[in-house]
Amino acid sequence: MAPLTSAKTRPVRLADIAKAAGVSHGTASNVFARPEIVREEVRDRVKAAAEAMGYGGPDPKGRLLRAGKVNAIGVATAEPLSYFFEDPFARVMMASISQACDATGAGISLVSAANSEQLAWNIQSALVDGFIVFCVEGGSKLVELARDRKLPFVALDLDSDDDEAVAAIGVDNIAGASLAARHLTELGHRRFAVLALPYADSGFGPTTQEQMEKALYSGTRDRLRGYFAELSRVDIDVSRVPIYETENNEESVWAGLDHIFAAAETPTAILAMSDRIALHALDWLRQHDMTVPGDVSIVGFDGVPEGAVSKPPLTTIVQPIAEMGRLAVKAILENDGSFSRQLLPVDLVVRASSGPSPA
Amino acid sequence: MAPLTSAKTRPVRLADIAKAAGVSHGTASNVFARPEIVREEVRDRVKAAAEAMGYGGPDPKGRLLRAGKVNAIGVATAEPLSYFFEDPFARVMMASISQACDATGAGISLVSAANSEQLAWNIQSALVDGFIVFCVEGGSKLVELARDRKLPFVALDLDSDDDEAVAAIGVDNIAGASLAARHLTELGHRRFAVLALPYADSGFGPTTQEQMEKALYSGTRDRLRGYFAELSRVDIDVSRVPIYETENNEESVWAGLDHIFAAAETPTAILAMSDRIALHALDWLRQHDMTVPGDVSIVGFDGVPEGAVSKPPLTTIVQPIAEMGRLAVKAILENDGSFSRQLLPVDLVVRASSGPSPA
DNA sequence: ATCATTCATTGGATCGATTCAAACATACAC
DNA sequence: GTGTATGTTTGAATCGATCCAATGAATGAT
Repeated sequence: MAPLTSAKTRPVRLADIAKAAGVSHGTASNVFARPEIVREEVRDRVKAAAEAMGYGGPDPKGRLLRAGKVNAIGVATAEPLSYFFEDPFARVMMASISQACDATGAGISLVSAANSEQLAWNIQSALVDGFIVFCVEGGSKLVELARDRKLPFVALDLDSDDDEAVAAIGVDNIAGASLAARHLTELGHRRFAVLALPYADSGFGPTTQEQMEKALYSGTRDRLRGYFAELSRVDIDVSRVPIYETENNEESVWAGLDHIFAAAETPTAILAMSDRIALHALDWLRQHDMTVPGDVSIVGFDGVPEGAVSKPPLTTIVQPIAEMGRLAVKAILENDGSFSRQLLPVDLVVRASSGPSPA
Repeated sequence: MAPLTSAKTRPVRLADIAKAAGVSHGTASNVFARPEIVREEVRDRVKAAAEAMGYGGPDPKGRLLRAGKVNAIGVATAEPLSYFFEDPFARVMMASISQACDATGAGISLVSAANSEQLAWNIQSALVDGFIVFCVEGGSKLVELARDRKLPFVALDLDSDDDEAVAAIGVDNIAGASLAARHLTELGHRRFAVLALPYADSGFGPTTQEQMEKALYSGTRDRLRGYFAELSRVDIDVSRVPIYETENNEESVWAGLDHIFAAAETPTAILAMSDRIALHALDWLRQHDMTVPGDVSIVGFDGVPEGAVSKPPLTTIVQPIAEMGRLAVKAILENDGSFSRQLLPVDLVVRASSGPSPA
């Protein structure tokens, strides 16, 4: 059946309704953008024409090109999109980023992709005024892509410090890790184990201090440095402290604890490089009938809200996540170029997952 | 640091590097879009020019206008942006929406605003191919704005059913509420109280069945209808069941319970129209030394993950949130026009917050 | 009657790319 | 030497708006 009317597509544009209303496109544009400067009679005529032709208002696509500013910032990660809503750390960070955006009226575009080919395209074609890059695994690739767009951008919690020219907001990992270790040594602990974040894209398993020093991700490396600096200070032989690299998920954390507690000498204190790791560890310990902090103490890192309500509540190093989000948005929107790297301080929050050494 | 390049603005465009490389802009475009069809020698020349001039690749702003498709869907709500990351229901929904988007390669733009003036502008200027509208308070305004864009859109959990022509995905609120009420009556409860969601933009406080029937938000109204249909069926005088309208936050829920438990006859069973309400109620009850389900049973609505780990775990009506998200994305992307309203079934999940009536 | 002032409207230029029919080479066959 | 096939490159047209200098019309002042 051949449709009588144009059943295909009929993209009504501003010029169409201008013609229909018998005015120039300039005037038609003004009706929508600055109604007050066009005579009422004309204004009504144009609006009527728009209504009649089913015109949905000026298409932002057109406006955008002229205006140049999208008024939205992109938040990018190499994880799947749902990471933003499921990962505890990401969620808190996003909440603070979105508050900062709300305050300035900017929108948020989520950018991500499973495979890195897709990611490249998504970053290259994202309609944003700047990027906030979540640097977890694969961070450096992401930073590179973002920089290639030549848009303002800042890296959050940068893991790969290969380039000093990258604007980044991070925390003082070394100081934070030291704080965690000192807290435990002050409680009398002498036998430690470290559950590490990934230090390279290499799966999980036991590792060594030497390996860690060559880490691709400086955050992981620095946290270990902080731990060991403090342990060494009180004469603990760090070469005997087991380090297990996890993938920040349940499987690898549990495997790590299986490994650690299979050894002849088992730890009384666990240093976990993230709260997520620590929370999974708590589950494993409960499962294996070990009490926390009776048998084993554990200190996390990040300060996610889940840590406050876990059983037991988690002693951890809290990052000023809200502050980081605020700063990141500010850096993008102001983009005065004066911004470089910024290292924020962290705090130790003592809850019930750490206690005196049983020994 | 003083920038070495021209300190003002230096918008390098495709045409610039085309000229620099001595080719037409058509060819230059091909170098980026379809490299395989341009001779290698030329390709390298253009790429070199781009590199030299600090060109960050074709600007999506320009491409967009020509291509027409943004490849992103907008998710809109009248709440502040952080709603997406903080509200439990929204988070689960967003996680499923983002999974569906990931699968198709579409991006997500978050659209929202505190004041409704800002909201209108944000919706009108959002660069998206369609909208998923979160209908909580102020839903109908939002739906209207979204529809005015003449883009594909679907309303989620639509509260105002004033317009049958709106594509919407919701759950069977009446059936779900009946299920909740029946569960409690079967446990022997006879004295009920209802903690309601907002039924209009009118603050919080005690209310009546008659008020509710005039509700602006049909979801609230239907849940009450479901509750009362079931209670009436077993000969409970619903006119004596207190109804307290909350704002789905701690303050109003606590005020509601203060009110309800100040009455001569106190309930043994509470019907909460959302899990959030129920979880706040759990806190209030614990604070007031009432045991759940010993003294009071409570049933929520939504099925957010927090309900599974609360103390005690929450008996609730779970919505097929993941399914709703998937359907919404599908509806936007396929946009075959065949889509109208869809009502999904809900399930009763019994956990520990409901038990036999103490009487 | 002339000039200055204000207000509304016009139409061309622009934003930064993509697309496509036509022009141009070059090679090969007859 | 003409004709055909193949592969590159060109340049004008297009996408949908906004901006702005110029124009026109109406009012008021001299």
